[in-house]
Amino acid sequence: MESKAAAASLSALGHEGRLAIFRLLVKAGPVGVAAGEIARRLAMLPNSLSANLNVLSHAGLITSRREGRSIIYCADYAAMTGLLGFLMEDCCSGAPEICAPLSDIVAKAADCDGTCLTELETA
Amino acid sequence: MESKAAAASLSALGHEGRLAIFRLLVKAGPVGVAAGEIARRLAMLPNSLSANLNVLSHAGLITSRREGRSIIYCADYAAMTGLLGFLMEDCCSGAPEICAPLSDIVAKAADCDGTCLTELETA
DNA sequence: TCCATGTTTCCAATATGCTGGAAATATGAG
DNA sequence: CTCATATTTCCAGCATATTGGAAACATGGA
Repeated sequence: MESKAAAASLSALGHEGRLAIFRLLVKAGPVGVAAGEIARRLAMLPNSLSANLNVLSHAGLITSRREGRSIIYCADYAAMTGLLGFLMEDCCSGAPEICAPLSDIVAKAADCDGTCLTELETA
Repeated sequence: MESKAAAASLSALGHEGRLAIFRLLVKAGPVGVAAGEIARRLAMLPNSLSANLNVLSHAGLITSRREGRSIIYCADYAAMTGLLGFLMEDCCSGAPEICAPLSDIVAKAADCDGTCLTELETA
């Protein structure tokens, strides 16, 4: 991932509402969530939600597909791992201190038992 | 890390110039880089650099200390790992597809040999 | 066809962010 | 004290983002 695209993705996520949307979609998995359902769960107006979904989509972070009258949105996992990889780049060569905690984080993520990444905030 | 702080950090990084600054500081490690040196390396005007450093500092992503006439800036590793942890939260319980690539990324980061995270962009 | 539902687009007001020039502050050297 | 260096602050102009209301579009059912 190049710097420009990474900045665009980070900018898209640098908005509390959009970050909430993205996290909701990541949690939802490949099944995705309909726009109306997102609006209901996050208490957003349909027009501003649509605008924010458009920003996330334009940044390549989410995808959409129509299902009947609803439009289902999904987190784009490749984009997310690409972004995380970009952020982690050059961290261990320059700063081993940052590398070790990251290893701990993903060591817990490695054994996907459904509860592995819930208490990371205290780390 | 709470959602508001995470959004603030992401917003701070969602600017090509600031992202370049932050990555430079991450690469530099705990030694840090003087403001003037950053301006020279990234070809930035001193006033806009100062403004961007202030944004990053206010978001908690970097720290500063004075050394003689220079002010040395450093990446805040705890903030960065906190942010990455926040982004990875809930990913594996909801979407195992995103968890596996992350494991790969940090598996390479785990053995800090200085070249472990250089070809992640192709992943 | 007509209607209800789901989503988007249009629009205008407001707010916030970015940029670059110039001046101001802080530190250290002579 | 005076000067050079390093960095920040001030300021104004410009651009972009955010918001909410209202209308428009798309889909499926009766």
